[in-house]
Amino acid sequence: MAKAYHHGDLHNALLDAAESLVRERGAHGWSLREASSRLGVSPSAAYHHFASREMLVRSLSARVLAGLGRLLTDAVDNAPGRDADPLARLSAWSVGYVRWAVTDPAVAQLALGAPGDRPAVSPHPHDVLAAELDRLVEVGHLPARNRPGAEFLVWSSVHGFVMLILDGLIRVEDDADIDVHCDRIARAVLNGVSVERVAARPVLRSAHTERLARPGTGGNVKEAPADER
Amino acid sequence: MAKAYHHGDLHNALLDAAESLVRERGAHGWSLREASSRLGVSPSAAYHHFASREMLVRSLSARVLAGLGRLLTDAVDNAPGRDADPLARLSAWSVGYVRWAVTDPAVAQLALGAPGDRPAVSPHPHDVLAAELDRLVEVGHLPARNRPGAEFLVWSSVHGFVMLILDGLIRVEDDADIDVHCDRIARAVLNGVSVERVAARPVLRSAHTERLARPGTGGNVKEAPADER
DNA sequence: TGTACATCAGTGAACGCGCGTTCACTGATGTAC
DNA sequence: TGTACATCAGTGAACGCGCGTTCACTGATGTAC
Repeated sequence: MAKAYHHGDLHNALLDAAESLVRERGAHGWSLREASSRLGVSPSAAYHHFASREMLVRSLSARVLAGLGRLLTDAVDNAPGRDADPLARLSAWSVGYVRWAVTDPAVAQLALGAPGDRPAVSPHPHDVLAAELDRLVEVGHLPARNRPGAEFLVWSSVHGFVMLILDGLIRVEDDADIDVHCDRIARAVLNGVSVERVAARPVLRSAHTERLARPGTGGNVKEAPADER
Repeated sequence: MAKAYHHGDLHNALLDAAESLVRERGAHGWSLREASSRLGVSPSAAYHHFASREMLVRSLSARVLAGLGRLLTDAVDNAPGRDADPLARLSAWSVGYVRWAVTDPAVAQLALGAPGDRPAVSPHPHDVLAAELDRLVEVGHLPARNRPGAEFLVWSSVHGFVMLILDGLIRVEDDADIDVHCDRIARAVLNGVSVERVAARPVLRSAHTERLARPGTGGNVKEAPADER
């Protein structure tokens, strides 16, 4: 197998190599050639698995986001204090999201910032959060009338905190402060949403949700990248 | 002046050219050579004004952020309903921030995502927001004990909303929805913070604030870029 | 007001580089009969 | 079970490219006397 002419699973191997390179050199500091050569394979071999470098990036992004989705599912299910504290699970989602990003910043930046449509992501972090908000409605902790769109409030807050840190606009002395502040964000936002009265509810959609609604969009990674401009 | 050997203000002209290129080709899709040639100047001329391409990017980022700071100052001072509604100014800050970003997405992405330390930014969007929160404390609309760190809650929420849109993770049908949702964010967060009880207050600092505290850090754009890894 | 001279802000050629992608090809694998 | 053949997944050379940066240089400007 070591020197086999056919690699066996070059598709995933390329994703692995790219992920390592992102980790080592930053979200943008690597090339398709470098990933190939790290696997001992010619650069052109990659084109049997991805239509372009951009498609490799999108695939990697989707894979990483799905990993985050699993991580967050776990985090909410094992949230400390989840029996006594109705917001424990939501807080765990938030803390999980932020901790994931600061632990692996370059990969997070690539995953969250990849341009264009991603292949399917499952479980999607957005859906995990949405489910928690539904749960809060069931438990009676969030008025049903305020539920629509609430996920985008929480997601925005947590995501913004992450991005401000990753982009160096906020400095945090101690990593423990991140957890504390993040918990504060989650609770403040949810309490804020809970006390909302009336107000319009614009319909936002996550790109992921929209993707699901669109028929016939497979995650075909070998199609030419659409011109997004 | 047209064909003068000395350009006169190549420093600012380069920033202008870079800004236009960002607008036309995206935050990353341009080169120092292209900016120079657009001005009819040799690429090497740029090195009399910026130590490297990276320093040009940082300078541009600082300039754009300062522009945003001015825009936001204006926005809060002319917020509609500012006399009747105590949160009108805060909402105007938020809406201004988001609208600015979606109006000029590539430039916003460059300005917000530039790596490394920026030269001085004044007025800094962060400071404009902080002043509004101070004002809310004075007016009695925000308990003083909850004031510390509150700016990071608001900033995170709004910034996250922006980033989710710019990175295509949230889709918005109608631009008017952006304003509405953004207003919702600002109010929810502030109401959430207002009702907070106790809880720890981790000390966060914006990079900008930290920069001010550090002695002797001029905005010297001609020094070699520090190795940030 | 004139002149010598230092400094500033350009030029233009070159260096060295790695990149994404294409192409004609070939070795290995899987399948139908 | 054997064989013909299509298909799959590699190779390796090449294309065409623009990039950031350096260097020795020179024309223009400003200043001291």
